[in-house]
Amino acid sequence: MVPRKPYHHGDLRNALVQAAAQLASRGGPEAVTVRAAAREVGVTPTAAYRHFAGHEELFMAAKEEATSRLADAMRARLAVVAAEDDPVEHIQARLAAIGRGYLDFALAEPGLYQTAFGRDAGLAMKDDSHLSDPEHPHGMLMGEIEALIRLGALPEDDRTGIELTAWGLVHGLALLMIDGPFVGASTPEKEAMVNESLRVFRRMIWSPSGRD
Amino acid sequence: MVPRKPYHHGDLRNALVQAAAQLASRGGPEAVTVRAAAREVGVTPTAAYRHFAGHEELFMAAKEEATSRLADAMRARLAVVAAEDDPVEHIQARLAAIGRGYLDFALAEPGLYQTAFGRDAGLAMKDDSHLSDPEHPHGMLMGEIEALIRLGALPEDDRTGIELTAWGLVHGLALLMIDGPFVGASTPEKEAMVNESLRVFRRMIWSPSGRD
DNA sequence: TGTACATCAGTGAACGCGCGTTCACTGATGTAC
DNA sequence: TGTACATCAGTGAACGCGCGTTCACTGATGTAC
Repeated sequence: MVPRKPYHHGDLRNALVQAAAQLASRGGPEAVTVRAAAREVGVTPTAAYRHFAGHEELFMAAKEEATSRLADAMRARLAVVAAEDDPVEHIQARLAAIGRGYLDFALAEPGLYQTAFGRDAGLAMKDDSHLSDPEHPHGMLMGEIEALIRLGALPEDDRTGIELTAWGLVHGLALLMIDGPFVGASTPEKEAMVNESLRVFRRMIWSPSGRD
Repeated sequence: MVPRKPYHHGDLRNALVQAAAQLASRGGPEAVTVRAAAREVGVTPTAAYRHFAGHEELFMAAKEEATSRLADAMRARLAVVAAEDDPVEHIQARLAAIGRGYLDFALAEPGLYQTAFGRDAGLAMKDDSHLSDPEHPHGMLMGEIEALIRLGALPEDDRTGIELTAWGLVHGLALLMIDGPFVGASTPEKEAMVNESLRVFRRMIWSPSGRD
């Protein structure tokens, strides 16, 4: 008979990270505290210090967890992209899908989304290798854009500009709705906003004379 | 001879708002606290409660101040837009100018910029009349877009989509650089990012076949 | 012009809160022999 | 197989901090007569 509350947890680090993610999900980045995570797991705050150097390390772990869930949401949309005869149209559809998945996640999990981005001030991850990791959101975006350039569907010179424009757009749209002037809008209103904006953007970006 | 520290301040409410803005400028929205603002002005925290119901009211005042300074930055760029013979080109230049001014301000005053947006969760200004106030950032954007529609340079159906896309883009770009993955970039790098993105966006939006 | 008094705008001390973090400790685990 | 002991992973109490807010108060101002 296993005691319900053994002295040793066995997987405390992991449990704390999950708790931190749950706190972020409910209350955003500010809600991620050492004490609250420990409380959630049913352990003393001090115990957390066996597994994390301090608050920043726990927070960073929560951030990574959030980022990886965002990537999952993007992959979920990617998984249902229909095959296309035209390879360019196929990648265009993939690009639209990751944008949609990105916004899905931001609207469904605003607390986690805000934890994945922001609150970087000062902390600054020197290690920005994840920016090109194809498992991570930014890497996924870059991958599709790269494919379109290889297919000749986008001009090489615009790589950076398009990357920034696309990412900036979805990021800004997300934040206007979850932590900006449009927080008050209803879910259907927000979905309509996403649709309108993506419709216009999509038409703009694929307009041939936009690339002469 | 006026005593240097009179018992009555005379303009405390105003002084507290300016102090709050300064705190925001230095430390972002989190730095705006009743106690710190009072400290800055050289007055007891309690004194602030003669002029504000509580923290939220002071914060909202700081937010308004920040928003109005953002609008000033946009108007500064607008003031130097050269006259054009072609009215459409003139408004296009005006639109580019307000976008530039917006990003100028975000990069120069990240703390204030973040105070103007965000931290809305829960508070929710019911009163969104400022969204169409031509003195305010969003109203300025709407004004130019409206003018372009009247001139036939943009399709009426795209009003909302273009508004959201333009605003989303500059907002997202700003936040990626001041409180996101690109915080670490140098000022010239950031300026280059803004240039690249705006260049691509400008070409996309004015491409004729994008509006058929 | 002078004065009594209501009102206004501050002070100073204190409250309770949750936070990050540290200290000395103890219970549980596992390894050497 | 049994046991001594080092090591590991927790506990419990406490620290100092800055915050928002409230209380009873006092100094300054201005108005009625």
